[in-house]
Amino acid sequence: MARELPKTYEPQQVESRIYQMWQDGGYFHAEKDESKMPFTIVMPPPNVTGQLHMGHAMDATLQDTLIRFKRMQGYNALWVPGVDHAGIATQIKVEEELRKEGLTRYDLGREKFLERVWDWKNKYGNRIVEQQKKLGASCDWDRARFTMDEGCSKAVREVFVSLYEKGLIYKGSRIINWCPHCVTALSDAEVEYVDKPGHLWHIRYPLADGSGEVIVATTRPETMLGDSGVCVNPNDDRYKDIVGKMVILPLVNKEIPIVADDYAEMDFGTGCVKMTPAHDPNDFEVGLRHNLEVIRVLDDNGRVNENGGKYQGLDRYEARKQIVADLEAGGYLVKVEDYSHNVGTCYRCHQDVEPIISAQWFVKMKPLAQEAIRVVKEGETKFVPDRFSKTYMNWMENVRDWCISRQLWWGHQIPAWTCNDCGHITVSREDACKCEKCGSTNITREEDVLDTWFSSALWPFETLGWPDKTEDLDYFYPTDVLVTGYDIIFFWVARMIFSGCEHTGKTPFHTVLIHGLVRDNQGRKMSKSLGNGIDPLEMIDKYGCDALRLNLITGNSPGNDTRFFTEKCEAMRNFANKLWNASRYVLMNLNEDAVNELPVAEKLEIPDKWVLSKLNTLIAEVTENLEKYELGVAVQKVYDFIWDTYCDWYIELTKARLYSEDADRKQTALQVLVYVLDQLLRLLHPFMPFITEEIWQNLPHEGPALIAAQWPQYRQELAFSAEESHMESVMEAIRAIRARRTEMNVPPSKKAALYILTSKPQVYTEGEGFIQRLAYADTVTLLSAEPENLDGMVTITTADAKLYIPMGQLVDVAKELERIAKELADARKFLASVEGKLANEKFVSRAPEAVVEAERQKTQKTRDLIAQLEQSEASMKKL
RNA sequence: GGAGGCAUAGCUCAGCUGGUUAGAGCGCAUGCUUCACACGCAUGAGGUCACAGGUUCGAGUCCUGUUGUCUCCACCA
Repeated sequence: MARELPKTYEPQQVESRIYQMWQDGGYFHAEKDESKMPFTIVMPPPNVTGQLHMGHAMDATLQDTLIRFKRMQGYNALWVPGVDHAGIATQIKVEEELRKEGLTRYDLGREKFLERVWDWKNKYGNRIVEQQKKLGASCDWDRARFTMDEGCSKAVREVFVSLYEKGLIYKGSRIINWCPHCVTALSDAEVEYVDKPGHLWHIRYPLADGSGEVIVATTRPETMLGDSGVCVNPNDDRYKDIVGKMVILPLVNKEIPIVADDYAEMDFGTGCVKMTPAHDPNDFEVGLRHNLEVIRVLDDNGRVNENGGKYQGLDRYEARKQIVADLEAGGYLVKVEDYSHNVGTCYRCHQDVEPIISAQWFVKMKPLAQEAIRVVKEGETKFVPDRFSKTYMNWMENVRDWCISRQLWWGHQIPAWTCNDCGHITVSREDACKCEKCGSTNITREEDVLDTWFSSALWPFETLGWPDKTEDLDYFYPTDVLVTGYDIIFFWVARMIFSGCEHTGKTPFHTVLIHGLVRDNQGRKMSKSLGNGIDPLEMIDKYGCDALRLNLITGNSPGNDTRFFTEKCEAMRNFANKLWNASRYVLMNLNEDAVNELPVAEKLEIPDKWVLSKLNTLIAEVTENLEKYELGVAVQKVYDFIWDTYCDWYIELTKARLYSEDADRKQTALQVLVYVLDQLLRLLHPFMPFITEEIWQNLPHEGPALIAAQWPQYRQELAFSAEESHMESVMEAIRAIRARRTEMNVPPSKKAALYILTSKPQVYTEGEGFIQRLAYADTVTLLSAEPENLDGMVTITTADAKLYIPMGQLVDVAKELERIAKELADARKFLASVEGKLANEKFVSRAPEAVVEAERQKTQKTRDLIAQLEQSEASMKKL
C-alpha cells in the first residue's frame, strides 16, 4: 500500500493535532516512579501580564529540547510550568485599566482593588500558557503553578518568618532606591544605570562668619534643600582652616557645618561636597559619622515636601529649574558644566530613581551568600558556559542587603504586625490577632508586599510541595537543569541558589544553562519602543513551530546572543520540507506488511552498511553533544546527516534497488530506509517535535508515540568501517566525474562510457551500478591496463582509481594538461607538508600514534594520487 | 574604575577538552522538467581564522600584549 502524503509539509495541518494527541496521551505528565531516574526542569515563570516574545521562545525551546531528549533516554522527565504574579507590572496594568474608568486604586481600596487584579489574572493569565503550547512545550500542565497560589503563599510565609526568626530579615531605615513613578522601593538589582548627559552646577556657599565661601559642585541642585553639611577631605590644605566652621545654605538661609571626611576627593571639582544624607547613600554614611541632620525633602511622588519651603509641591525637575534660576539670581551660581553621569532608572518604568531614606524590610545577605558561594565554587552547581559562574561569584561576594518590601498592593503582604501600644513587631506564620509582647489587640498589619522575586526565589522547591515534606519534593528535588538568559542571573538564579541552600539544605539544580538574547537582524535588542520585535507566533503561523525552533537553536551556542533572521526560518522550513519529502518517498514505496526492523546482516549491501555505520557515529556524537548542552552542534549534525547522507546519497543509492524487479533486494533497501529514517526522527524529535511525530506515526512503528520512544543507541554490530570507506571511494569517483562533466558543460542527458583502472577492482565492481546511475555512465568497464588510445579521452584521477571517459571533440588536450598540472602541484604541496611532519622526529616520537598513523595514510594516499596524475600527464602529453 | 564577551567566506554564525587539505545557512555563478522534494538537484567561486609575540612536535583552538567592538558590575559629588 502506498501511503499518500501531501507534497509539501503543512505545519498548520499538523501541529495542533499532534499537540492534542500528546496531551491526551498524558506524555507530559510525570509522577514519582522509583524505577526511573527523575530529570527535572522548572520553567522560569513568565509574567502573568506577559505576551510571548522571542526570548520566551528561545528559553522554552531549549528546555523542551532537553526535556524531550531526557524523556526519550528513559528518565522520568518533569518540566514544571507556571506563571509569576509580577507585582509592579501587573498592578500597573490593572491601574491603567482603572484609569480608563476614571478611577485610581485608592478609590477602590485595597481589598476591592485586589479583587480586580484577580479578575484580570483569571481572565488574561492563561494567555501566555496557550502561547507556550504553540511552541510545542511539553510541560506537565497538571502541575502548573502560580506564584500567588495557596502553596506558594504558604512557602513565602514560611520563608519570611523563618528568616525573621533567624535574624536574617529586619526592618530599618536605609537609603533605598525609590521609584517616584511606581511609588515603591526597589532592590539594587532593579535599578538600571544609564549614562545620561547632565550638568554639574557649581554653587557658592558663603561662610557664616563672612570670612569667605566654599564652592560645591552637584548634579542634583534640588537636593540642596536637604543639605545638612559640607564635606572636605581632612588632608586638603586648602580647607584645613575652615573645618568646623559653618556655611550659610543659600535659598534656605540656614547654617550648616563643614566636616572633614575621607569621602571627599581632593582632586574632584573644588574638593568640597555638599551633604544630603536623606537623598544620597554616601552622604548618608558621612552623615552618620558626623552626626549630620537627615532632612528628607522629596515625597513619595518625587515632589518637594514640607521641608522644601517655598518649593514645596514642585516636581523634582521643576524644582531643579526653579532653584537653579534662584541661585543664579542670588549670585550663588558660579558656573554650569556639561557633565555626563550614571543615572539610576527603574527597570520597569525607566524613570529616574531617587535615593531616599525610608523604612523598609531587608534580607541580610552576607550569611546567606556564604553557602551560595560555596556550592558554585565547589561545583555543586555549574554554569554553562562556565564564565557566568564568575559573574555570579562577583555579585554574590559583594552582595548587599536585599530590600524586599514594596509599596504595592499586589503581592504577598508582609506577615508583620506592629503593636500600636508598645511598638513591638509581631511576625507570624498565622495571621496575628494580638501583640506577642504586650498582648494588645491594637495591632496593625504591615501594608507593604514582598518583592516579586522573593517568591520566585523559592520556585524550584515551592512548586514541588515545600514547605511540606512531599514525595514529589523528595523524588524530583533538587532539580537538574535551570535554563535562563544571562539577564536574570542576579534577579533570579542567585536568589534561588541561596534560598535553596538555606531552606532545603541543597542547591536547587546542578546545572544552570545560560542563553543569550535574541536580537533583531541588526543586532539591536528587540523592544516595544523600537517596534522591532518579531512575534514568535507569527513565525509559527508562517513557517511552522519546528522551523522557528530550529532557527533559534541552530548555530547558537550557550551564553551568546543571536540575531533573528526570518530568512533563516525559511531555510529551516525548507529543511522540514526536505525531511517530509524524503519520508514521503519512503512511505510511497512501502508495502502493507512493511516492518520497522533491520534485515539480517547477510542481506545488507554496501550502501546499507555505509549508512548504518555513519548513523552509528551520528548517534554517539549527537548524544554526547546533547549531554554537554551543545544543542546547536548536535542539531547541525542531524541536519547535515538528513540532508546530505540520507537524502542526497543514501536515497539515491537505493533507487536502483527500489525500482528493480528483485523483491528481496528491494525489501532490504526499504527496511534499511525505514530503520534509518526512524532513528533519524528520534534524533531530531527533541528539536523538531511536530514533524517528526507526524512522520513517525505514518511509518511502521512500535509504541504509541515518538515522544515516548527510546533514544537511539550506538550498536557495535552496526559499525562497518571497511564498507564505509569502500562506499566513500565510489562516491569520490562519482563526485569527480560530475565535476568534470559540469566543467566541460556536458548535460546530464548525454551519457558516456566509463573505463576504470584501479588497484581495488572489487570496490568498483560493487559500486558499478551507483557510478552508472549517479555519474551518468551508460557503460562501466573495469580495465586491467591503461587504454592504448587516449585520443578524445578525459582522464579523472581519484586516490585509488583512474577513470576514463571518451568525450571526443569535447576534450581540450591543452586544458586537460593544465588541470593535471594544477592538481599535481596541489597534491605535491600537500605531500610535502605531510612528509615534512613525518620527517620531524619530534612529531613522530611525541604525537600520539593514531595521529602519526593518520599522517602516514595520508602520505600513501597522496603518493598514489600523484603517481596516477603523473601517468595521466605523460599519456596526455603523447597526444 | 573593575570584570567579561566578540573579532573565522559578501552577510549571519558553528568549530567541544590543540592534530580535518577550516565548515554551515543565506547570497552569488553555471547547468538541470534525473519517476520524494524547484521550500529541489548537480557543480563551482569565495577565508594570510583582527594584529604582534609566546607555549607546543603541532594553534582558528592555549598564554601575553595591541587594536576595534559590545555587555555587565561599581556610591565619586
